[in-house]
Amino acid sequence: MSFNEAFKAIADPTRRKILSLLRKGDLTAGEIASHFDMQKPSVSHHLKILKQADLVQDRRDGQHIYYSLNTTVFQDLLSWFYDFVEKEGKKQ
Amino acid sequence: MSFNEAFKAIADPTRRKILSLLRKGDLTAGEIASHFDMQKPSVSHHLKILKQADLVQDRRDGQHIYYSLNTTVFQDLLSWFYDFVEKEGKKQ
DNA sequence: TAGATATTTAGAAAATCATCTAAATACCAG
DNA sequence: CTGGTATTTAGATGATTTTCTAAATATCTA
Repeated sequence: MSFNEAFKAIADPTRRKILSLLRKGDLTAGEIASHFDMQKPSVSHHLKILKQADLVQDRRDGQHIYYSLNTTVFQDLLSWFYDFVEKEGKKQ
Repeated sequence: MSFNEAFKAIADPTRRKILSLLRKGDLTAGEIASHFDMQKPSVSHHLKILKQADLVQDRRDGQHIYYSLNTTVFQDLLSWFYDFVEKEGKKQ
């Protein structure tokens, strides 16, 4: 069900940058927001979309909310692309 | 430059279905349109977006215009996803 | 409990996108 | 050249998306 949601989530450059940031380690919402020229509520909105697409997970630690990558959906998306590249010419 | 364009192109389910259809072989614009509950100009619009993203190529053959996959951009997209799955835990 | 910090939710405005109909372009056959 | 088929372009409309500000919620510390 979240296959389409994931593709839509990844279509936005801000969200792709968030995912790239999280590749180096978990970050709080505030730390993520500090990388963008954008108000915090806007970044929060992007995080919500990534979460709904199951591309990230969040956990609260006191006042902070930490975000981390969830790579299981990436596996599915990777497979989708792999089929185009791999099965080239095989017509099946 | 067309990296972002490609992600946006792929975000739409109609366009992903077009790409899947083309995996089995080249098709004319009309053949592609026949798979959708949508007017031909709408499908033509989707084809234009896929073409601008370099995900498909077109060639005219008489009255028909044939569309075919261009897998080189898929390679780039595949790599992007691969980095998330592969380098998991390596933090670099 | 009161004040400070971190984050999200709500609601509005502007931009972008998907779709439609009507018209234009390109090519073929007679 | 004329009529027919294939496809795209133009322009409009409604839906979705991104961003903003203001307000709400959650947690910490004194």
